[in-house]
Amino acid sequence: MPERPKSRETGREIGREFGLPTLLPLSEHTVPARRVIFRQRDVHESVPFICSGWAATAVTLSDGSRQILSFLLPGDMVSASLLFGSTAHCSVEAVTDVHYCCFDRDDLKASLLSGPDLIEKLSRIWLERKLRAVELAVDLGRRTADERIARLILGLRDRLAARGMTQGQTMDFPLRQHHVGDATGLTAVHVSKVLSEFRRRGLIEINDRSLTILNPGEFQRVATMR
Amino acid sequence: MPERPKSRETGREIGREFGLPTLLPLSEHTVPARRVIFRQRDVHESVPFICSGWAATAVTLSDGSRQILSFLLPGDMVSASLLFGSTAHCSVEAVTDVHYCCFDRDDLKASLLSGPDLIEKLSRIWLERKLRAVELAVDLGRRTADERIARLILGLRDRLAARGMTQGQTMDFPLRQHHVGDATGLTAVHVSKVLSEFRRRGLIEINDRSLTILNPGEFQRVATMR
DNA sequence: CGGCCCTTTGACGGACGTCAAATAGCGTGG
DNA sequence: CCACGCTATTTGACGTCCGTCAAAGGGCCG
Repeated sequence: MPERPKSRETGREIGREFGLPTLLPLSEHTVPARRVIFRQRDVHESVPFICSGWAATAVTLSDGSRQILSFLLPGDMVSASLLFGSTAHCSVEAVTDVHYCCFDRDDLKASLLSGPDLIEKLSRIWLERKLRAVELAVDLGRRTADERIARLILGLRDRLAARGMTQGQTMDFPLRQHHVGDATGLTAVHVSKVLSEFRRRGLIEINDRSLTILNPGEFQRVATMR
Repeated sequence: MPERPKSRETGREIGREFGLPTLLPLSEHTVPARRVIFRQRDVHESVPFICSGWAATAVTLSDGSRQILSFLLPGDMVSASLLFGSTAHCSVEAVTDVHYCCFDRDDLKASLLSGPDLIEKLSRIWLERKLRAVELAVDLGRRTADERIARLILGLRDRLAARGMTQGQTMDFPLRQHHVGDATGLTAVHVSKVLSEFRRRGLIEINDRSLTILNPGEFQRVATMR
């Protein structure tokens, strides 16, 4: 068995994204790495939040190719769609071992819509997700492999840093190269070549599921070449 | 001067997306084709709706390359982001001559949040936009040029059909090949080659800013190969 | 020890971009 | 009216980026 989640920080983590008053989870779950949590067509009456671990939302095409739409980090609501509809339009897979909690949709919606304060919070979440969706489309449509991969790494770094989950230029990096490829519209083989090149240029270092940015300035430049 | 918008169907068109009670527009505007309506950094206190014509939302990178995120058709809210924030994160350009109306954000938000009915409508709009964003990412990340272009055309066909703006398999198609390229992450030159191939295969016909799907079954198959 | 997954590396191929030239259309101004 | 300038489209030759295929090695766990 792989390592277990260290603590159950449900209240605090949910607090990160919502600042919700204490709301009791309907259920809690722990799933091992690589397990599918939900399928694209699943119907839900509750809204899950990631408490620990990393997950990915993805769409799979009939030929087996896959597009990862986002990585979910501790504290993230699995899909804002689920607040209003009962289907998320995409599947969710555990990248590491994942612990998550489900809240009743109607309860959650009710407490969100109760105060103008919380509506603002909800809209901020929507705006941030929309911004990420725009960035993803621009990256996939208009950027090279180098840029896409560097931007993926920097985006994750920023989100982890906002949670206090980085140590200087070092961060957890549990993604397989296959995940990176599916998130950037590339193949795992090509991801390997690009990462090797990044290492050769002294930009980053990856050891034991941990990534360090050795040359932040230059790495940022690679991510922002256009 | 190119043709002018035939009528000012503000009320009815806004009705299409929102079913709003009559709400007076703050202002109305007419802009000629190819004109930029808003820039990425513009700050707005009002929410614009397209009354007639086609527009495009896009992000432009510093090297001049551009990613079109969506085409806006009559009745569309220009950006749902503007309901909650004062910046749309993308620019908006007129594809054809465009007539649009702006509503006061606070008025619009207030009437949307007044009834649970309208909140449901708003969330349906968010869900549809999110679904389109997901489709865009999958298309850009995982589909070939043929598929992307066929899917763009079919997506527009469906949206026009929902407005009663198609005649059988024929629809207005005011897009330049440059627009198609910017929307699909391709170059205008490659778009030309793909469209020529579509014509050679008897799939579609384009004349005078009008597009006809000659072989719907086969064209659908091209769009759904995986 | 033996699978399995992950990663790396190289050779090769294909899809799409770049560059260039030719043509057509369209609106403007003389 | 024609001349012109600009934009859009088409087509071909060629180049590049990234995918595909294959082989080999390492780490992990039964």
